[in-house]
Amino acid sequence: MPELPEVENVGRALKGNLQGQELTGLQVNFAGVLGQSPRATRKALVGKTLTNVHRHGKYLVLAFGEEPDAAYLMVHLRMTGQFFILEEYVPDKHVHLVFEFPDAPPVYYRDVRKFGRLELVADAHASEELAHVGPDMMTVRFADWHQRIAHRTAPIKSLLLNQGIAAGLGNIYVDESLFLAGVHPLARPCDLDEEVLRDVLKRGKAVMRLAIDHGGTTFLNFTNFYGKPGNFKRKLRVYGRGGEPCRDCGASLEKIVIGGRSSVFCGECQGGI
DNA sequence: GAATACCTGAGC
DNA sequence: GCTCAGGTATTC
Repeated sequence: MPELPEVENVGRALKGNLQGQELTGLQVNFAGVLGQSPRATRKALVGKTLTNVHRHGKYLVLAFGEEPDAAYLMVHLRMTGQFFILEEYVPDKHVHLVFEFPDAPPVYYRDVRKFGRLELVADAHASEELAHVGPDMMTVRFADWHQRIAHRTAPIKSLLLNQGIAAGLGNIYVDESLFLAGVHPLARPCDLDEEVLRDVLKRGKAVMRLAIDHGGTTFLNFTNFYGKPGNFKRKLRVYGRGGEPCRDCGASLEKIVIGGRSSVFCGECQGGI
């Protein structure tokens, strides 16, 4: 499931492979992943050059052409969106879009569950969706983030998943961040010391930076990034390990549901609520 | 702030 | 044939 680190690597790969390339065609196999009609999408993008790729939280904005004729495609992979840009890639029934470039292999957009969306937006930063997305988790300053979260009474896990407060964390890295900070997922930010919250943000940034670096090595040719056991999976401390022993203290990891999300934590290391 | 819808495949 | 997984918008 793509969270900020995976989206960052997708963006880097798209930019690295395609910046400066002209989009000469767009094949649409399933229009439901587009925010606009295939015709409108083609009209806006085909014939323009990919000029830049920008990430905010889990969103990517692909910039085509130059102002004043620029067009922007905002991409959210949601659960299962993937891009492939491999010469020998053989598309299957889940490939919904094919972006064609004269001097590069086609780029395939694949999405098993069709949750992902690619939609035209007016500009790179001011789309309606991004308006209610908070600052990017990797670059937000502690003072800003602290001011947004410190008074809140909901479980800290839910607030870390809330993209309106800060954007980028998903279920995996939230559980990892809270474990690394030694904070119980049900703890309320209003009850936590400033220094504890500072550590939560610091650990969150650190675990995502580490994941970005790991993705970079397995992701060069876009293959096998999702679904296969990537390098980073071996580093996970709690996610997906309910009932297994804590790697730090050996206690059995607990699994509960918070805000409808499965949550794994160590009752010993992530002490009292 | 909780439940539901959106989807499909994996694993029972 | 059932449950689960999960990001987000929407609806209570």
